[in-house]
Amino acid sequence: MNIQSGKGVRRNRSELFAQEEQSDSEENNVPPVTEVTPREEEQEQEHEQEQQDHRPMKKSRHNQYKSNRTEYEYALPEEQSKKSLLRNNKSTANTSWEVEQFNKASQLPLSNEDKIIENNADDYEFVFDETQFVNYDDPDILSGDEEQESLDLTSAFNNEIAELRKNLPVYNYRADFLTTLENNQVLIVVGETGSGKTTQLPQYLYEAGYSQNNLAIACTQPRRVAATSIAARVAYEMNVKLGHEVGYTIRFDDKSSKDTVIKYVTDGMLLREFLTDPQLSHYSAIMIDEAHERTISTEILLGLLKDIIVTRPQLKIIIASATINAEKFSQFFNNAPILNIPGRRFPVKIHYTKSPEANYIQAALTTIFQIHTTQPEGDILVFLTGQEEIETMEEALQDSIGKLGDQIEPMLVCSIYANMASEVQSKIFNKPPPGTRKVVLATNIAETSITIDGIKYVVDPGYVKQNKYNPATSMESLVVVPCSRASADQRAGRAGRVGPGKCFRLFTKWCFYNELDANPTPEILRTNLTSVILLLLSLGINDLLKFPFMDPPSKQSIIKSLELLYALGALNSKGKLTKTGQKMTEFPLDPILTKCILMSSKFGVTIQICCIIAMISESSNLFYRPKGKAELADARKAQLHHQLGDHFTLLNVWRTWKDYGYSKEWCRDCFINYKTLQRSKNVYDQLIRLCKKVGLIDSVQETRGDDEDRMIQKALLSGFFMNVCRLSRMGDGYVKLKGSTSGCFIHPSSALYKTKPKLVIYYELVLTSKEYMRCCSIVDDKLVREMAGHYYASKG
DNA sequence: TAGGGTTTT
Repeated sequence: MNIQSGKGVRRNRSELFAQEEQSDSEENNVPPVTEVTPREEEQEQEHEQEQQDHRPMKKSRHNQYKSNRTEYEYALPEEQSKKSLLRNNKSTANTSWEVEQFNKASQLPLSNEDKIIENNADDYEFVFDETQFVNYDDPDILSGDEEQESLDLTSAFNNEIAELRKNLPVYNYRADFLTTLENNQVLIVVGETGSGKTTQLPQYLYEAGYSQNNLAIACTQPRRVAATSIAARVAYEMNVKLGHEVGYTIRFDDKSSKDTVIKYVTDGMLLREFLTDPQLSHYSAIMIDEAHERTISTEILLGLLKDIIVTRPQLKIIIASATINAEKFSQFFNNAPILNIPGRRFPVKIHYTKSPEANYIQAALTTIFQIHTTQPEGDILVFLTGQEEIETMEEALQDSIGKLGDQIEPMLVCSIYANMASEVQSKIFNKPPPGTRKVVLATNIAETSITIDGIKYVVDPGYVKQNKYNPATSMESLVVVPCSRASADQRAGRAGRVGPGKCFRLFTKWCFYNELDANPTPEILRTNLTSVILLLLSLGINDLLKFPFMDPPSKQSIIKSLELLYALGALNSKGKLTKTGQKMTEFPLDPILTKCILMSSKFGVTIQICCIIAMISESSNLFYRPKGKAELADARKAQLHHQLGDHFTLLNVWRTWKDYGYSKEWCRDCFINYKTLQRSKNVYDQLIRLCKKVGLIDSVQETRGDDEDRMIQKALLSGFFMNVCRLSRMGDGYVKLKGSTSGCFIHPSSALYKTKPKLVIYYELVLTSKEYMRCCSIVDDKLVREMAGHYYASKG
């Protein structure tokens, strides 16, 4: 979301504030509404939807086992009893992934049998530089000390599970971990993939008594699916029912209770917990997992934790990170000790090109065929930057395959990117027919979020499409940049999951070490900070420039956000939170969107605005356009267009979907992403609950007057008053009413693309091939004067 | 004439 808040805001301060104080006092007159808890069935439904979200992946894997092979084939004979133990457990639905990890891990001693013959690698010499052996594990440490003291595992443990747990690399470090933590408040753990840290460390803490006195142990994850599946695994290991002693809390799904002593949460969720319990007094230990990913929530959590460890000397903090930035975390926490735990992964050989490749698409294409014609079986994963590139590559591949015909073994090409219909997505998890090699073309989604079985070869051009927010122009830009070394290593690691693998980097070794950044730019330096700043202010952190950020965002970025919050009435002239601001923190939304909702009750369109807002942040991947059916998809979409623009189109989509009984088939017919709509429905339900809570509405009865459209326009303008553009007198470009003068254009996906109305409001400004306004609707001068006069009264 | 990936009591 992009906002322009310039000097004019300051000049209009008194006027704006007067208006806001008035509305605040009006809000005070609203009788308090008791908090509405969601009905059981709603929760059920939400959970059902959540399960469905995971289903394609899980389901296809189950099918795989049924149709092609059993898990036993992976295992050593002596491991079979353990497998059957895992397999027969029906109490947790989410264990299959974990079971697989265990099977693969225990298969490790076999890895020599799969060793790729060196001669094959020599065939590459004319293309690739000398290979560099990258060892992801350390055999010396792994073979370690077998004479561990026997641990007193509690009686509830099944011996076989205890055995499996002891076989994890992390087990050898159990004593070290607990002792170091006893003597230090903060501990950095470097645990590579397959070390078992995420499932084991919280259990060690529990066994060591950290959950006594009604306290709990929390472990954060950046992704929802990780929180749920790991919690299920740990509940299983501890032989308890998920949601009792071991649970998880993610948005729209809470499987935890008073008895929960080990809780897996998304990092964003733990951040929200600060609002109700600023000392996190319920926890004795907090583990921040995957800290190296530096998500914005993790970043803020780290700063807040650094604060509260001073007042809570008993609280223990564990930061789990990848090798590459462990030192930085240690320094951040006053040189906290670092504990290294080796992982258990298969080795991956890295090949570099001898000279830089001018056309990486062409180079990737060539490499795919070289692998296919010279290397033993195993699927190929290719990292590309986006949908367009993937489609181009798929076409080129199919073309070549067609031309080569019988001259090569069969090859199956499939693609994956986030904005792809889920039916088509699941294709990538299917096992190809015998003798056929699968080639998966993927975006970054395959780097961390999804795991595809059977990958032995990775082709990495070394690029990524990255989003960057510019606070000065309040514009996002989406540009292709070289990826980081950490990212490249993560991609390479994807080849070493089922056996030893190979990674072909389409850049030189020199480039890797000299031109790539060590780490990706942390999210906090690339995003609009308005929501985060509102959150920090609501936690009483007023001196934002002194907040301990690991990488402090620019002063300008913070000031821009403060100005915007002031313009929205969330802050008063002294920089303190107003009642409006306090209400805004209740909503998990950008403050501009919350402002629209808060004002909507004045115009009697709260329900409508909640629909629009619930969909708007997902609106860029609501519709999809499959190659070959693009025109049909456009035509179907056009039927849902509203003449007033995209906000109204979203409302149209919502209402039509509802009329069709929230049908999945209808979505498919209209080329609409069903999962996106489901997510929006969850958000909508949450927003309605919150609206009731803060007293904006008392029923979900939608009132639809003759002037509904105009009321919606007013509510939207009350939040987006700074995002108004006028059609320029020459050409088809638009210019902001106030602020930057450079021209921008209506995005081709907009309902208004051909109409080109005189005045529009937009949701966001994105720089891709041009400066595009995304999600636009028509407004008129009268509306702008009425709703945004305070902002446009002065020259800007 | 076209959107990398996450996520929020």
